[in-house]
Amino acid sequence: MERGLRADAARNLARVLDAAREVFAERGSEASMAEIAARAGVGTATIYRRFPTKEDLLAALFEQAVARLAADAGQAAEARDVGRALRGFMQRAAAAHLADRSYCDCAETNLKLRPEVQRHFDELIANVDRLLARAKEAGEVREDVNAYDVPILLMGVAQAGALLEDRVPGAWKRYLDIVLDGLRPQAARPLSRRPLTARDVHPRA
Amino acid sequence: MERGLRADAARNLARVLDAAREVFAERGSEASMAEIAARAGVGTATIYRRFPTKEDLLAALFEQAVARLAADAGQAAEARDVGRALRGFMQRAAAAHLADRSYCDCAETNLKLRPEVQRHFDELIANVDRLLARAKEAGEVREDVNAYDVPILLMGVAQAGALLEDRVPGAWKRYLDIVLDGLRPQAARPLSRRPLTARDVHPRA
DNA sequence: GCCTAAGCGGAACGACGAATTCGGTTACGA
DNA sequence: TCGTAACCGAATTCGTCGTTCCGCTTAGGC
Repeated sequence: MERGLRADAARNLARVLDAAREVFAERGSEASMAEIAARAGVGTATIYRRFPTKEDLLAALFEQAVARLAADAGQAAEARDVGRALRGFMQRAAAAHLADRSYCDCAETNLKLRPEVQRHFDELIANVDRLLARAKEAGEVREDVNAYDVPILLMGVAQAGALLEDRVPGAWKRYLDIVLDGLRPQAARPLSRRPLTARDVHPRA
Repeated sequence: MERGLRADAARNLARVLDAAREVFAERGSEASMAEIAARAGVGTATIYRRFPTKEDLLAALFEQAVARLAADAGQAAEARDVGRALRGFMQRAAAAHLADRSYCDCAETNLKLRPEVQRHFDELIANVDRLLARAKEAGEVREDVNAYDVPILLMGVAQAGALLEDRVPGAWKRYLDIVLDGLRPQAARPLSRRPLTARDVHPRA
């Protein structure tokens, strides 16, 4: 895990991270530190030794999640069939958002201000940008959307799907399909707002 | 307001409802009863005299919000230009969701189980159904979506837009445009999940 | 105008969760 | 093997929030 950590400390750190990932995924970011500690089989102070606040723990897991997305987008950008790759990426991403209730919670907070999170987010945007560029070339995606739109749309699909997930599991796929059709050029009408830029997304305060 | 209420009590009830609407809209359903009482200029116990729990107060306001949506959908269903009416309805609805942070909070809870809320929700669905039927006839909307999809899509757009609202006000319109294009027949691919039915939406527990 | 009961408000209660502290314990280096 | 420093978990502190209690106020019928 980390250099210079005593053997038992490293083991406990791994347990805490695993437990936190599970508990936050199930209960959202409001889950209590006590529940995480119980699931990890440690005391609460053990968590606070590695993560000064609950927010730091959330940030560590959120960073991992964004990094996974970025890596997946990187793979998709290289795939042969770019249309299929885009759909596949968005399906996996939406499914990941739904499987982790804390993801959307974190995206709403200013955890995204943290440099380590921003770094992975920029990587995600860069990879999605390559993916979209190829998809536009192939005539699969309208010209007036850009990479910044994709994470927003994914969050929307995930949050809409979450409303139904307990009663109609997988209903989110229906709504992702509608959004994907909205991204195709065939039905495109001019969008009423200008595209987002890095300045809009990178919070300067 | 209500029969048999003393004049001052009726006045306070109105103040409480107004204050609660404002505070919940600004702060979400997590806002404290104390803040609502302060804004209304009453004591906390005054709220509890009319609404036994915070949930009851939220339910009363949520019911009003759903009723407003239903009425607006009813108007839209009668309009001449049905495509324009559909877009207008969804724009107003999304804007309303964004202006009231507690709306999405409530939609995620089982407040929708309450009969008075369900009644207005059913009315909303019926009106949207009429609106969609006419829009399909006019070739403005694909055949494989139904009225149950609309509130879900609106929630998704609102929640996606909320992520940006402070930095890029109105960004949600861009995402609603994409969703509206996805609802048009020109780019439609077969949806991967069956349409929702009343059984899916009406929670039986 | 008076009487009475409904209405009022603020203080108090209990539960809960984040964060901190402390005394006992355990792993590593010499 | 032993000393020490790092580590652990339970108990505690502190603040917040929903809800209730109780003594005071006041509206409104007679």
